[in-house]
Amino acid sequence: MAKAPTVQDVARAAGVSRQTVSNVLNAPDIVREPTRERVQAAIVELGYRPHAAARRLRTRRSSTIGVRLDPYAGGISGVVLDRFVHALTERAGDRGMRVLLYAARTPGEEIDRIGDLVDGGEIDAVVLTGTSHEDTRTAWLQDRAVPFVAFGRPWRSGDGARPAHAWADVDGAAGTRAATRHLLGTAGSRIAFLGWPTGSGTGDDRARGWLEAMADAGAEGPRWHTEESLGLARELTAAALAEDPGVDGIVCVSDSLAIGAHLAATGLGRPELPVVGFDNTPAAEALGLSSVEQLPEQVAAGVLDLLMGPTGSAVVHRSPQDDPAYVLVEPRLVVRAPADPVG
Amino acid sequence: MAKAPTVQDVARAAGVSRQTVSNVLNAPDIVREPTRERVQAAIVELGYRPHAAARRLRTRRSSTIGVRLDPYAGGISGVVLDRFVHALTERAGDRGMRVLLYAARTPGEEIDRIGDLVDGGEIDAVVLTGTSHEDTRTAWLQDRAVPFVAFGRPWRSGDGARPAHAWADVDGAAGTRAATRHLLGTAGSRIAFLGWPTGSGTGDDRARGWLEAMADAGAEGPRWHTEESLGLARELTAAALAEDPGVDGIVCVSDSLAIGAHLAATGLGRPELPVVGFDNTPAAEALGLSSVEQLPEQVAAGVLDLLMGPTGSAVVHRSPQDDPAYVLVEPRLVVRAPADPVG
DNA sequence: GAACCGATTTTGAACGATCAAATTCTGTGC
DNA sequence: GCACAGAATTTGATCGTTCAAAATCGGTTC
Repeated sequence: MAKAPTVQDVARAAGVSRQTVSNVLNAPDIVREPTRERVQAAIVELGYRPHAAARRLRTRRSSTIGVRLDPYAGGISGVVLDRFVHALTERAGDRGMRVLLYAARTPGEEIDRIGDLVDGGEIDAVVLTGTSHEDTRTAWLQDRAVPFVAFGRPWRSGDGARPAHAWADVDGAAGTRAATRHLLGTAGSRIAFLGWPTGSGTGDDRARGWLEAMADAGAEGPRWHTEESLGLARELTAAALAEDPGVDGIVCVSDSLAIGAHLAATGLGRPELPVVGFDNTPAAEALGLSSVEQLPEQVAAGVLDLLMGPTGSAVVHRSPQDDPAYVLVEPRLVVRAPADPVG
Repeated sequence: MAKAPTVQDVARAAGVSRQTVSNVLNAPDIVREPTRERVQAAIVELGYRPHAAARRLRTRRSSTIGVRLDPYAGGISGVVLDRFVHALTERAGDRGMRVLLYAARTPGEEIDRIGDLVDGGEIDAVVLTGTSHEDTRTAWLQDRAVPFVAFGRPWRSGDGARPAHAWADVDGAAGTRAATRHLLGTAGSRIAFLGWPTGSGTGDDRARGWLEAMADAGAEGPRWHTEESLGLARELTAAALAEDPGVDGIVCVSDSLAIGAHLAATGLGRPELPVVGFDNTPAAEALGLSSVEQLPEQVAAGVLDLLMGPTGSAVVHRSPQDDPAYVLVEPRLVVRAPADPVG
């Protein structure tokens, strides 16, 4: 296996200088047609590939984005994060960018990691996942002027001391609003909401969609809360439905809770009670439950636009006084008829 | 923000030469104690971080491993792959390695991607996921002498023309064997197996564990097959159980099928019929089903050992005539009692 | 005290690309 | 035919690190 060819080799083969080869690669429009063709032929013939490290060293750009792969769902469910990272990798590749993973157990550790990677010139930007109230990471990144975009809204307590940062997220309220309207139009007016305990940004956002749709329609329905647990959801729903049999449908904050609710309804002899979940997981599909599907692919596209501009091929530094840019993706309601009941 | 310090700056601050600083970083043992301390102090004081690109350029090593993140489960289920990639990132980091993602829709495209990354000096090695019969990727990697390890066995058709490659995998047969023995010991002797259609390496491997355990015990039980679908599993199991009510327990090739089987049994008024799944997904946990848990963290550790040796901090090139090294991780049976029935 | 050896440290060169500035073309106007 | 402007191309320097070889240091030996 011969040594890999360099710009110099290509230049020699094409009878031009190093820099012209470089220009053909990076600014083709300033090279005259015949020259460009000769160089391109030489590139193909020699099988030349630019050496990334040399380019990085000279340009001080790594064309790489860092992402932390969550070990456990931290606000963003496993499948959603998976699809997001995959889409991000794919679209980043189309724009000449790479995605580098890093691991961290705590926000502090994550900051250390990012510091290493940024100072070492390994990444140009970061995509944060699972943002929370008073996130220490965002402040640090802003102070260090590291370009970043968060997947998830800044659930800030409205102090406004810090300038907002760029983010992309799924419009949870729009999802539950659509789900609620669907049930109002097809099942009846008494639609319940089964959510997480208040306080989580994501959960409250989804609850809001139900609230608004109910208010718009002048309808009323009970609101139940429980932890993210199929078993708990089942017990809670069974009790609540027994007490309040007039419920015509249930909008749930997640598929797990929806499955719990569905099992409870089935157990009470009401397998046809419409239940809508959130995330459109394979389990919901298998049981024939309707669900709100997030579209992480679109979030990924939004993240890249925020990071690189609508068409750019390099990370853009945005100044703090820029408008807080964001992208809010509207999810899609997947309507299904429940499979034949168990009991 | 001042320019980042270089080895030169550190050298000046510590009153030594560039190379000595480099030695402190890469071969501390050849530097005299007092000198080393002085240099280390200067590193800390200046907040020096080596510039990765420069190092890569000089050493021709990127200390980076490429991994393709599957969009959909291709033989390896989503959660398992997730945990695997996460563990890989974490352990690679401990060894001074990074994990770079790449996207590809087809094996051919994947080969192109890997070619770009390897020739560009962006990655030193590749971890393949979802290997299949007659995998075109492995041959290409071997020809190009790109170090790689597969997560998943080479399900080769025994031609032996190609030297085997390194791989790490979960011992599916051991998992179903344990599950079968558990049911034989606690439920009865007529244990059924619910698997995928024969022909998939993974599925056949898991079936083998059941077969062997049954043969060892001199027991007999029916063997059913269906696609990976909860709904199909439920229908099939319902029909089969109605016809063959003597079944004492069911070992399943996946959690989805196990849940289908459990729902079928519950529907027939036998909610307590022991069913064991595979993958230990949250759904199985929620329903209180026993399941075989893969340990992708151990697979990740095995992959790194195969790639870098038991303690090394750089990728080791192995020659084709080396023994085909592999790591087979024994999964763990998680025993649960089913939650109270639905019907 | 000179010669010598191994351990430690320093110096010069190189990795392969792009930037910035200098140079050479090309075509136009008079 | 000559000066000139803009386009196209080339040249020299540089990014920050490590390799390879040369130089220096410290301690023994005779």
